[in-house]
Amino acid sequence: MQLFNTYSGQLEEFKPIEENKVKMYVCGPTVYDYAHLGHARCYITWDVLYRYFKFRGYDVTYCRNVTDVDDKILKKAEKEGKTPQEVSQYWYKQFTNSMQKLNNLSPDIEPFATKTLGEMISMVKDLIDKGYAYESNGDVYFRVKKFGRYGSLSGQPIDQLESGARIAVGELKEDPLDFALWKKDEKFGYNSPWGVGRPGWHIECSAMSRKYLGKTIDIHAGGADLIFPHHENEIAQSECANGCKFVNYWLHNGFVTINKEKMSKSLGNFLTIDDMLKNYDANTLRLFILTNHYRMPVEFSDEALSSAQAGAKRLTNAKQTPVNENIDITKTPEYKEFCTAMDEDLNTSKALAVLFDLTTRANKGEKDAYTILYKLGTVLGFTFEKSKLSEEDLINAVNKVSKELGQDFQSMDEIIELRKKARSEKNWEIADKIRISLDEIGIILKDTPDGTKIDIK
RNA sequence: GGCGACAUGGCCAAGUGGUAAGGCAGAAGCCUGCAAAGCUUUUAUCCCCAGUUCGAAUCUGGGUGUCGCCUCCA
Repeated sequence: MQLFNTYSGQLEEFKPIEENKVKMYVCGPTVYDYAHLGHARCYITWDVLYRYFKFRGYDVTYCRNVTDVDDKILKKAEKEGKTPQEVSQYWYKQFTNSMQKLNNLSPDIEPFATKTLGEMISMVKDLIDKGYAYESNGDVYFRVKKFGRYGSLSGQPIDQLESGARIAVGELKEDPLDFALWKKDEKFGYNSPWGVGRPGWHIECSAMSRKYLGKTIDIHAGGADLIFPHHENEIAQSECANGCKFVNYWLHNGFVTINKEKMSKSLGNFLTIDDMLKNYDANTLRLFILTNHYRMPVEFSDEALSSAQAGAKRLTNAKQTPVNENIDITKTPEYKEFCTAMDEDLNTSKALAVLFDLTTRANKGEKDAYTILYKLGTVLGFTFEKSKLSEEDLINAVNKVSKELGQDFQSMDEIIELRKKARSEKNWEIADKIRISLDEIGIILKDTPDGTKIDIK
């Protein structure tokens, strides 16, 4: 399997540290606000990588942290008169909800920054002891210039970085490039050898990754905006503290753009996952995202989304037959084609072509096509379960038709029975009235050789 | 200023040297009482210029355009 390693800037053959085992860490969210489409893309991408590793028989440990101590959380807490814990817990719940709705698998480990403080403090202490960090009036900073490889992930020449770096008021750094490992914070802080304070963002991931996955891991992934400075700083901290390589493969996903601009909270041009899910289902969002290669930018537009919606419908409308568990799909040519695509740095676009081909063949009645489609589609996180009408919608629908036909129906079955009768009597007026009435509220009646089927728009 | 990415039909998108996957939309046909869904058929020479080559969307050089990172950000 080939993966594009940001560190080398090249495609590399993936070789796990331990045979058949993968340790992957994905930078998780800072929980203080709604997750948006950009987050959806990131976490869907790495969810697919996780699923694919499992599918190929790897023993994967997927760790995705939760940053629950951060400036923005504190600000929000102050503004709303809540404790930081209340804020982060609320938004963590929202985040988890969104992830579930997107059909993302839960990570194996989901550590909270505030529960890993001990590891962070000992790492910072270690860095001070080794001369890579220094305390300054209750803050602790990392000496960037002591780490010779600084800048090699982002490809930034260190002198260039220097010209752009600034010292904020109140910071007591030896060098403008130095970054904080620990910040004095007497209001919301925690006890430490340097007084009351809280950890810097970068050290959180270094500490959590080491605690839960070990000093050297296979994969560290996240959005491309984390390359600098976040991941650059993680490398500096971890490699200086641990004295060994931190990550073998650095993977980064591209952005979701809107009007050709990066979608982000700071620009305020974001669409939340929850809002998106009001208009489009999870399969649609996934198809929208997986049609593009994960490193390329994806431009949001309603046109693109409705195109994805139609495509997702085609997939899930495939003629379903009972999934045959006895089939060893690894022996099929589709499996090979699918894996060849996915092995090319997750060429999901190509992999999707395999799915669409299987869809056509399933519709033509080819035996086992649906079973293969179902299994490969699941690797990309698609769901094939038909969504059912809720009890409430059903009652509303029956009431609506009753009203419009001036007849008191007790159930949908009764309505369909009447329509069947009307059709057999060539009473097209009644038959069409029923269908149109239901169509108006998103319920579609399909007359198939096996009788009338109910579908949701 | 430094670093990096991208430019393929109406839209989205794969393709990294041998004559353009797939999805959406459109058109025609089949099926259907009419629909819906489905099936079949159908629409491109790849931003511009120059070069390398028997041969380039794919390699090289030069343009043009778009975007990202260099500050919190998935």
